[in-house]
Amino acid sequence: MDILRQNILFSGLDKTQFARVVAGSKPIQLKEGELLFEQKQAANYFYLLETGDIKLYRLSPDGAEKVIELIRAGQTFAEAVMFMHGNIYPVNAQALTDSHLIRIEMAMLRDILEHSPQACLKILGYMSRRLHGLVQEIDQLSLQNATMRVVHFLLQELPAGATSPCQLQWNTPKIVLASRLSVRPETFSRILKQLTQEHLIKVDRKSIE
Amino acid sequence: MDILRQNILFSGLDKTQFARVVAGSKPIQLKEGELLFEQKQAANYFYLLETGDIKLYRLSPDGAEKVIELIRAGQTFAEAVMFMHGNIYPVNAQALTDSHLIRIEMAMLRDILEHSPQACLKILGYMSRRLHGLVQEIDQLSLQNATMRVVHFLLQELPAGATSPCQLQWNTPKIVLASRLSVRPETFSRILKQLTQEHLIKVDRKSIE
DNA sequence: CACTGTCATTGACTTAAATCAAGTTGTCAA
DNA sequence: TTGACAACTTGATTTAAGTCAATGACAGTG
Repeated sequence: MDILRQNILFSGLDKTQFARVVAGSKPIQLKEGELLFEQKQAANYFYLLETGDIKLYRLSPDGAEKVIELIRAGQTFAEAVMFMHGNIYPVNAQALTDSHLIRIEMAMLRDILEHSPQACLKILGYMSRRLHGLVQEIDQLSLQNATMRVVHFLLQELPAGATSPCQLQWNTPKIVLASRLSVRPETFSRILKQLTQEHLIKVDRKSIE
Repeated sequence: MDILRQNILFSGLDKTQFARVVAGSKPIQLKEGELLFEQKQAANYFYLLETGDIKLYRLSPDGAEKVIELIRAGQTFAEAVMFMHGNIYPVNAQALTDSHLIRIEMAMLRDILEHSPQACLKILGYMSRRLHGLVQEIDQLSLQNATMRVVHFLLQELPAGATSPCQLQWNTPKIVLASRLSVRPETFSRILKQLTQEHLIKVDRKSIE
């Protein structure tokens, strides 16, 4: 339950409150490719990902798929739904690899928050940061070309204190990364190639910078 | 102060709390074209727009401008900054027309929220909706073409109970709308023309559907 | 009124990225 | 080993939207 305790969402809670969260949560296993929930489905739970990878994506009317977010171990997702009226998931969630998650009851946490302004404010801070992140995302999409987006993404994926030559790894297929970046897989491939021969990176199922 | 009272942000406050907000707020006037605040500037206030129009936009390194949001009378903006650590504005705000606003102290509202879980939850709901809106925005940018975006935007601008043929008006220059939609003004013009002759709308500084 | 400047429209042209269509390469299973 | 399937790469072609440039339509000002 350490992973729960560390999560920002719960950082404002006291011991009793946190105990309630733990009591109301339940581990979930997903196999690769399994759907956790779907767009427009009624939402009663949100999730914390312990291990594995989840993608959140939306489908356009004609079936095209756009990955909104890639969830990594330690992240929560679908929490924002908790505070909305409609209470339906705005995205689909699918496991990219076998995954372990913790399922948390929205109603219960809501209840707790009603008695804990500190926790509320913490969450507000967290939401603001997400908001800001999305705004950045939007301006990347609209005023940056594909290459810039890829470079930016790579830089953002670097761990905090990274020295110049440094490795990144993905176990997710490139096609998912491409979708995350709103780029066709072919284009993504070409961009990586270009960056490679130009100078900046080397690729071998991972990139070096 | 009615306009304040109606705002969702304050709907969870009791009389005393609201009185504090009123006391800590201050009217502001802006002339057309005037800057209210800039990207990266320290943020101590957020705003409620009484009359006029404000655009929130970001600048890319090479000076290109992308309008993130158009603020209309009655809306608040920059409130999300209040809950972030950095406390700097992530966008620029400029008046499109002469505008009246109310300036509200972030610190003061924060203080109040610390004692009012109800108000916090209300705001959380509001922020969730914004979050969801941005997610929608992103998927429009990445899986819809320019025409679809324009149509979608027009539909969204319709007032709630609108019958088939109905009028919309803007006093903002088309160039701003185009930026909001991440489309060049020329393209925007062409799209409107196309929609007009195709069937769906008529234009005369306003559109009819 | 003519002169300026801003906004909008239109046409010709260019370009970045999508699409289409083969090929690779690698992995797993029979 | 072979075949089958998936992920990935590569090239050729198309296309939506951007760029550049000229023109038109007003609104405001001296």
